[in-house]
Amino acid sequence: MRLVIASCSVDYKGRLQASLPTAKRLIIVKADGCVAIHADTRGAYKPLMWMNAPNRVVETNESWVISNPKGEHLQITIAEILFDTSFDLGEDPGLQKDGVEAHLQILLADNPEEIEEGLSLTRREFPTDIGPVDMLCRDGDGNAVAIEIKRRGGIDGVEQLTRYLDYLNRDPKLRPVRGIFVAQEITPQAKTLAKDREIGFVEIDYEELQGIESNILRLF
Amino acid sequence: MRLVIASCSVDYKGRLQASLPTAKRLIIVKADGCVAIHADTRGAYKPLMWMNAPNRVVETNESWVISNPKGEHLQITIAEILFDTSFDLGEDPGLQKDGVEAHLQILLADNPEEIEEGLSLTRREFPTDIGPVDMLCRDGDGNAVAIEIKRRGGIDGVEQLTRYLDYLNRDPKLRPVRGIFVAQEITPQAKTLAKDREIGFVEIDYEELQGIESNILRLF
DNA sequence: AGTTCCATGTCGCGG
DNA sequence: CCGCGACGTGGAACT
Repeated sequence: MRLVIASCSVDYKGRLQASLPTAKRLIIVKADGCVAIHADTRGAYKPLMWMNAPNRVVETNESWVISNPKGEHLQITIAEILFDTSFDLGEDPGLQKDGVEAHLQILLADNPEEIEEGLSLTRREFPTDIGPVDMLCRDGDGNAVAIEIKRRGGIDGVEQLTRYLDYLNRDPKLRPVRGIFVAQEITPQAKTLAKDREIGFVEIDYEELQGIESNILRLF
Repeated sequence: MRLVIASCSVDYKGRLQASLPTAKRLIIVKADGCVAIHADTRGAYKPLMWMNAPNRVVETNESWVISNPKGEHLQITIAEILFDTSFDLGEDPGLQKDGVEAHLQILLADNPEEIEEGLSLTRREFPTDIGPVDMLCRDGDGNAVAIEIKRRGGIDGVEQLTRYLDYLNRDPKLRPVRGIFVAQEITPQAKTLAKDREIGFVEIDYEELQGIESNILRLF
């Protein structure tokens, strides 16, 4: 990884056009050739400008031209270099995440009864023309139930489930299909909308669900 | 801006939990106190972990604890510091952009016929209680047409336009109002949903539209 | 402060 | 490679 502090101006042309007047900034060039330009503000997350790998870097004395195969171009015009050093960081072992929707989905797929008594899983990520339904189940009466899972349940999630239900209920082999909206927390507006559309909703305690899962695993 | 190259492990607990085993990484601390941790891979854009301002940084010899008012915590445990320097970058003059939705809107407002033969603009950013409609037009028959413009057209855009149409069609002075979804690219799912709701859709070539605009300007 | 919506979103997964 | 949806989405504009 190469770190450069330089007074520079930058021009980007690609998905849009943008330019930065000359100022002191940090330029990061990573091992794979990707480039990011950071100012001292604008938050930790977002670079002022960037080019993701793969790309070609052509460096002359006073300007760097970075191009990628998609036809995007970044030109850095250097006025003055204040610092320029490279470091060998090696491969990063990567990070562990926990608590996202995907994991919640896996836990619920293993424990559909936590959503509703008598529920059994038919298929996870059941495909439709308008996208995959998180879980398709059968209830105790043998009727189809579509489940939409979110970490935080808002109106948009209810909208999404509504679309799936519209679609699924056109299939004579599935009909009637009702919906249950599942999330760790559901906003009051989402609950209201769900009630209005006769869609069920369940708030799931993630920690508790993990506990149930580990209890089950402990039995084996 | 402070740049630290260090062998460190990192733990985050907040919206989710995540951890990084010990490895050499770049730690950036910006003037406002926000922190980002970058590896030598993973692209130019995204840090491995970060904390946005505002936050408190408590630094001891071998560990940094960063907390924010929302109850998120980042702990950096330092094994070895290889480099640690601060730079004064000053305020950044900021950047100029061109080519985003706003500009596409301006071009289309000048050339509504590019969306549909016979279309004429009534008002841009037509206000409703649920937000402004990008363009309100009249078609060749004198009927109202609501236009939603996106750079990339997805289902959410169709959803948004649907809400506007529901609203506008309650107004007896406007009714009937139909909708056209306009974007540089529209996903197949969005097209399917639009068809299903009898909403029109048009894909617009931005470069071509710019060409038309400059041809018109050349006439004056 | 809360809400809504854009973004050069980026990222990851499945077809 | 494309399409789609999640994201610790972030960030800005507006109420």
